[in-house]
Amino acid sequence: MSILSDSIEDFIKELMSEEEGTAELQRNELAQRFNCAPSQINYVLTTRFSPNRGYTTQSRRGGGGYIRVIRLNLDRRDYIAQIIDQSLNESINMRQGAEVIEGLAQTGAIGGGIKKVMLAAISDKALSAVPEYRNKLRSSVLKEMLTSILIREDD
Amino acid sequence: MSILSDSIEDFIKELMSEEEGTAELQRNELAQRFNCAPSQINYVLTTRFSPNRGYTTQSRRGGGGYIRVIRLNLDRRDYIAQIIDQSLNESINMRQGAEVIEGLAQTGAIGGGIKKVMLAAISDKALSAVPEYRNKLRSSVLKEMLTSILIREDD
DNA sequence: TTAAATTGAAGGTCAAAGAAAGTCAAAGAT
DNA sequence: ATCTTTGACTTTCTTTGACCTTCAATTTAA
Repeated sequence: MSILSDSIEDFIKELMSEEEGTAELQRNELAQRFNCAPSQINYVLTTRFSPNRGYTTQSRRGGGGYIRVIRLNLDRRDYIAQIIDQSLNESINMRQGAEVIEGLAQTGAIGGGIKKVMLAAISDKALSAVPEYRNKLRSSVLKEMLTSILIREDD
Repeated sequence: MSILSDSIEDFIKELMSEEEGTAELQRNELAQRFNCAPSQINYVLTTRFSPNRGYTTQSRRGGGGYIRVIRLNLDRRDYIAQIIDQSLNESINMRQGAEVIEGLAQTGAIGGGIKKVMLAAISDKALSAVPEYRNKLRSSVLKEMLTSILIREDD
C-alpha cells in the first residue's frame, strides 16, 4: 500500500532532519533504493517540495551531479512566504508586482539594493522578448527571487 | 564523489590566496597531482576562471612553460558596464549567466543577497513559462538588473 | 663561429564518451 | 477524475585522448 511518493517524501524529510534543513541526494541512487524510475524522484520533488510547501530545490547535472532540497526559512519572515503562496500563483502586472516589492521594502524584508534589482527584473523592458506571457513570467520571476531570499544564508 | 574539477578549482584558489591574486602553475605537474588528463586543467580554467567570472589567464608553451591565473581587479561600475555592453547583447544560457553573476560576486561588485536574487531571476525555473525564448529573456532580465545597479542613488 | 635545423618539452583544441539530472506524455491506480 | 508511476528522449556537465602549436635548448653545417 504505502504510496511510493509518500515513502520517498518521508525519506527525504528524514535526511533533512539529520542535517540542518537541507538534504543532498543523488537521483539515480535514490531511485534505486526505492526501486522506481528516476523521474519518480522529480515527481516527488515537484509535488511535495515546492515553494508553496516551504521548500525549494537546487541541482546540478553531469558527473558529480546532485539534487539539494532546502527547507525555507519560514519562521521569521512568513510575510514573504505568504506572498509566494497567495499572490504569485497567477500572472501579475507591473503595478501589482511593484506593490509587492514596495511592501517588502517598507517592512524591511528587503533592502534598497535588492529592491532595485527586483523591480528591474520584472520590468516590461526586461520581459520584452515575449509580450504575450509577460505577466505570467513576471510572477514566475518574482516568485523565484523571493524564494531565493528565504534560503538560509550560510549555504 | 568530490568532483575533480571542483577540487582543482579549490586548489588553484588556494594558491591564489597565498600569493596576491595570481597563481602560477604547470599544467602537466598539476594534472599529475590530480591524476587526470592535462586537458582537464584547461577545462577547469575555461569553466571556472573565465573573464566572466572575474579571472584571466596567461600562458607560455615550450620548455619552462607555465600558466598564470589572474584575478581581475576592476572598478565596479566599469566592470558592470563592460558586461552589459559585451556579454549581454546575445542570448545567454544559464551557465553563462551564472558565470557573469559569479564574477560580479567574486570581485565584490555585488553582495551575496543580490547574487542570490539574480541567480533566481534568470533561472530556468523562473523562465519556465516560455522555454523557447529562455536564453533571450535571460540576457534581457540580467541586463536590466545590472543596469539598475548602475543607476546612482545610494548603494 | 654562427645560423639554421632538430628535438623535446611545454601548453592548446576539439570531439567523443560518460555521468548525471530534466521533461513530457502515456499508462496505471484509487 | 485525479494522482502516481514509468520510460523514452533531452539537456547539461565532466573527463579523456588523440592530435596540433609554440618555444627553448641543442645539435649540425657552412
